[in-house]
Amino acid sequence: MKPTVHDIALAAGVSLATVDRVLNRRPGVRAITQARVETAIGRLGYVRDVAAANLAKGRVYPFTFILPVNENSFMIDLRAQVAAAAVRLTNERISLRIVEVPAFDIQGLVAAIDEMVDGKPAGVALVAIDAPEVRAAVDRLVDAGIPVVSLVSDLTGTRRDHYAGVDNIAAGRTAGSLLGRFLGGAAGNVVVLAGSMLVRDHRERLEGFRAVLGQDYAHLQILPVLEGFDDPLLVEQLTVAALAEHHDVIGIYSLGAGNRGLIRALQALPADRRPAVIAHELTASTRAALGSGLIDAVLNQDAGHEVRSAVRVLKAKADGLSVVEAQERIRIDIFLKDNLPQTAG
Amino acid sequence: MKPTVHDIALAAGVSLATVDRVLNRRPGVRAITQARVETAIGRLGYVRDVAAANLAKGRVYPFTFILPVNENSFMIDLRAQVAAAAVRLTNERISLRIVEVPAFDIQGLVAAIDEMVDGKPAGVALVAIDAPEVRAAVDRLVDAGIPVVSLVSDLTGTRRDHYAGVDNIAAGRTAGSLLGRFLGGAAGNVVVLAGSMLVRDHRERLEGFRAVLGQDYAHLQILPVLEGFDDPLLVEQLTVAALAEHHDVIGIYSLGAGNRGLIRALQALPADRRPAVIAHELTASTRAALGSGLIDAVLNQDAGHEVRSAVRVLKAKADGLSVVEAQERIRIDIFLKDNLPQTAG
DNA sequence: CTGTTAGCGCTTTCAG
DNA sequence: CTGAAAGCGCTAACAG
Repeated sequence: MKPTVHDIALAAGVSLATVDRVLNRRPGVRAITQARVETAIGRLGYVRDVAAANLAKGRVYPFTFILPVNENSFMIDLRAQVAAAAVRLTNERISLRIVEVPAFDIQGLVAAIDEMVDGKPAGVALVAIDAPEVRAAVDRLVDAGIPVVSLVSDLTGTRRDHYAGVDNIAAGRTAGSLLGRFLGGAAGNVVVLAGSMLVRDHRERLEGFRAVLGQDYAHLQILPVLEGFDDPLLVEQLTVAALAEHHDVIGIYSLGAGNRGLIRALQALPADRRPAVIAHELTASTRAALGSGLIDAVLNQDAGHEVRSAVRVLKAKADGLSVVEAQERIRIDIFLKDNLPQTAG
Repeated sequence: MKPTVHDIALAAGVSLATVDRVLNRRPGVRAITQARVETAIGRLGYVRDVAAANLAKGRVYPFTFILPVNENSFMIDLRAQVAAAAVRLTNERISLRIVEVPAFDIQGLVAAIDEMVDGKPAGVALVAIDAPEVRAAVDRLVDAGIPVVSLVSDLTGTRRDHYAGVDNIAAGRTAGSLLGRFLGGAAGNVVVLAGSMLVRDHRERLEGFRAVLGQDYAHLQILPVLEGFDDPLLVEQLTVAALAEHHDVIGIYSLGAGNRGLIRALQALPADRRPAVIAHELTASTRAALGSGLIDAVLNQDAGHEVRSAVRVLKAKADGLSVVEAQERIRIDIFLKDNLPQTAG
């Protein structure tokens, strides 16, 4: 049988309470006693039963998700996934709170983060903006002893515990590779549509895309990057203008949101001028555009997976356990018109 | 506070034991009493704390994985993943046992399945061979009240509880789509290498591949399918022979294992005769071949995810709970030389 | 058919 | 600094 606290107490010749104090690093134990207990733990190979511990403690894990109020399909889905996880996880003693902040607003995000320090949640997940102020705020959270996970967009140079999101450089490289191959050697201009260069995920996608095109498809010329702030209207205007100005656009990489605008611009184009198009996130509109051939490939990240992964990691950190790294790698789905899943997206 | 059995007992005016009997559908309760208890449960919105229940029961979940002894990298990885999960899950009261059977051996598999009925595990996961005898054996297991999950390769027409694996038709379609686009309109022959038409995953990949080529790339001619039984040597011989016989092979789809043999055959080919190649499973050899340009794309399934998903589902079934379908969809990774992950595979 | 009681493994007062 | 005892939510004998 697996050893229990009783076995440890017996082996070390102390009481249950003392074993518990040692296990939970609580003060009030002589060094010599502590050593005896720790030896017994090591010798018997004791591992604490977290479920029983939580039962005794009546422990709950209050986690907070700080999400931007950004009305694109992906962010709407992300919020829905957090909400769904919240109800599903209540009987696992996990409670999820959502705090909303304006999109692309550094000050608002910083304020929300700083408020966390008082609320003392057992962990915080946030969609980060890559700015020095945000990095400082995140480090303050970590200093306060609160585990922090960045979600969807990472924030390097901080002491955040984990990043729950896709490898965006790899995503950009994949987009470049697919576009290059789909164009099969033709030369011409490529339009890149981003949301904002403020967020790291968009910058990284661009970086990966540029790297592959520069290295393997030098005959493709990347036009100056357009920032559409994930707004369909703006994206449409920018796309229409770019296509009017440059008549030899043979490829488009849309690495942000607002694809409804892109699709409208594509529809307005004569069929023989349609470029090869790679976009991100499988939504109702990108799915339809894949089907009709307006978009050639969609790179997708599964918001549900990201949320579940973030929660798993936060819980592990709160329990002081390690995470199964391989399990937490968030994959990039590549959807072509021929492999669309029945559901999902 | 969340209601407990005590609250239910109080509300229904019965004892804890009676509440417990109702909760666990144990006999010995008058219909009228049972109704009273159930009303209370419904009214208070009671949900049982599974962790506490398991603690009280001292419950463990003995699950058995029936795996083929097939020495290709994927199966080796699969076994390693089960072994890794086994140690990680012991402190979650889950114990995994591996039973090995010869590969592609219907009788051996059936015998192994039938032995399960006596061992009475809390659940069985198996890599199925798609044969009537196997289907019958699986249904016998289900009849014995043991949850069954098919792993990697599905088994339809049975009452198995779940399939933990990728959508192989979609995988085949993806392969067809990528090959078609990579070839950019060129016409010619395509070689398909399978492991065995006995297993459903291979048959399904072929079906999806055929469908897309027939519909969208009719200028590509599929040669009679070669069965290499996942054996590198045989695969190499078959490939060399096919390339010798048909001089206009412009594409290869390797939908089974034994890719080391395929790669050797490709290396022997003059560079200007190299076809576009799509293969399955990211292993050391396919990864290297991607890097060197011998293989153009690799479709990958993550054995670790499949194992973890199978365990989650078996546990949910054993507890009589429902599963989060979206979480259990196993994704197909598409790897090009530009998006290889640092680790994994 | 129903209730009482003693735990599961761990934590937490409250005494000593 | 250490120990005894009660209890988290649920289940399992064993009595009635």
